Amino acid sequence: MFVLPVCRRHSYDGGLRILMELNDLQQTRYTKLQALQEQGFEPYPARVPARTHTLNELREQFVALEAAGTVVTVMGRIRQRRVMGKSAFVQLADANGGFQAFFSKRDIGDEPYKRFIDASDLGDIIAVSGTLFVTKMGEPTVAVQEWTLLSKAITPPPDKREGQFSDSEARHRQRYIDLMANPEVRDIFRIRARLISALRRYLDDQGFLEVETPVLQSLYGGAAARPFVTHHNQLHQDLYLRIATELYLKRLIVGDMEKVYEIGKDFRNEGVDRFHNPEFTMLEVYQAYADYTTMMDLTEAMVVFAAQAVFGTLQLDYQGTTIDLTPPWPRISMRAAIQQATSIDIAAEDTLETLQAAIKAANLRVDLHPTWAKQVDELFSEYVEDGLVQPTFITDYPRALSPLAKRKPADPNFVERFELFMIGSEMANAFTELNDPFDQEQRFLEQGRDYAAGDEEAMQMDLDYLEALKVGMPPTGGLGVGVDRLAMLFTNQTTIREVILFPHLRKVKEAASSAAEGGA
RNA sequence: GGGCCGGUAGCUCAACGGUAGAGCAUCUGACUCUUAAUCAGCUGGUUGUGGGUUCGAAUCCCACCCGGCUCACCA
Repeated sequence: MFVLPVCRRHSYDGGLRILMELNDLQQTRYTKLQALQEQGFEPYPARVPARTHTLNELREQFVALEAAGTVVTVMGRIRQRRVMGKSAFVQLADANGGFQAFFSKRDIGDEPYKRFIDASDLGDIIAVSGTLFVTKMGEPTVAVQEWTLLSKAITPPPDKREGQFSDSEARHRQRYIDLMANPEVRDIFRIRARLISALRRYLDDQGFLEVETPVLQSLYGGAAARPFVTHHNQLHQDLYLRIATELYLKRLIVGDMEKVYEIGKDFRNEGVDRFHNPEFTMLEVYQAYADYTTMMDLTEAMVVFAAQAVFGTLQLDYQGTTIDLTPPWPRISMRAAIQQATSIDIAAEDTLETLQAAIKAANLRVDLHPTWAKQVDELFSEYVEDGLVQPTFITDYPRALSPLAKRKPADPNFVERFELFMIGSEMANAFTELNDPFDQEQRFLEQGRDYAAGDEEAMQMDLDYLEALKVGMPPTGGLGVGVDRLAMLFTNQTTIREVILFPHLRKVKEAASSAAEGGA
């Protein structure tokens, strides 16, 4: 038994509702709400009756609860309502499941029954108490003895049938309706949460320390990207939203923390497509006394751990293709990968002129770029990347593309770096971190020349970071993982928007202003 | 930024130059074992916005807004 306090509440009128225009359907529900208030019932009560079970627990424990005649109290949203005169069946839904409730006039009394029929609507959130039984059609059901409105829904749900809310713009702008109407969307974010939890657990178990570094930075760095700019009023100072956590995490390595990681948002002021959202979740990991081969092993083991933890298998279905995560994953140098795909040997064609001549001779259709390194990158993107569906490490990148990575001892034009590719997309990026402050200074200067030449993504000189390196950073392996992209693989989604709860969308303009702009 | 496709009732969609419709939801009525309940009846629209062409525009044209795919940019 539960009794909810009833309060006589203020009127909603008096100009307070001026901003919330109600359409016909909403007005109908608002009228019902007012009728309830007039009868002394609170449509948005402060107190909730004690919930004895979730709807899934009701299903799991049904036999015992029914046999014992236990009175249960459950709550949920009304998803379906079938009224047949003096009785009604109602389908309730909560976070993880659904259950049927049976209202009969004889059981709950004339007045509460009439109140339910008159005042409740699809989408309302209610609590019901009663015992359990099985209907003639075999459906486990609560025989309601009492019911209480917990929250009146003014806006009707899209459609009582699942999956009928499919307009992708509406789904992302009104994610709350999407989550309510499309249970598989909830599943996507459950899997995403379990994935992130597994990554964290793996790193914690390996002795890494989770840390937090600044999002607001006076100097951005750690990646090739354009930043978002913001401003601190009191300090009269422009600040950047971070594009990477790298340079701060390596300062911690200098500080002898040895094994650290951070999971957080990075922000890049760039185009938006199915693999890029302006803000995205990045995992970065740094380990002292290690190099990029250590990070390759770690990446492989961590993703394998996550797949086992989330799915219990290493074979993931992605858009009809089985992605096999069974280690070891192939490790191919960028030189070999390009040679295999185009028969051009970038080690032999080691100047821009000879490389472009080779491209011309091979009749390859790629854009021409101003530097050798960018031309190599272009070749790779155009002829190799899309084909990397199964997990593959591509190793050893041109130096100029990687100003924070250590040179390969045998060939100073290449650095000790790898990227992990799956489903045709970059998933992770790692290198043997450059800890030589003098070489790092040279690389920053090199970037500065690129910036002056018009490369807006070139890195800025970071003198404070150089100061840190002068204190001495141990040999270190560093790794960055695109968590959203990994989530795309784990949830079998083709766009990053589907694995981000509130992906970036343009602001909806007022009709009047858009008309004014249109006419201007 | 370019190309292509789209925006019509609360939701999902028709109508493609001649009165803007259906299913579900809503509303009214019937119904005490339904489960996409059923039956009967009634509602519901500035067709994204603003112009233009036309006797007549959701439909054709132009501009703009929002979205999707794609290319480019970009890791």
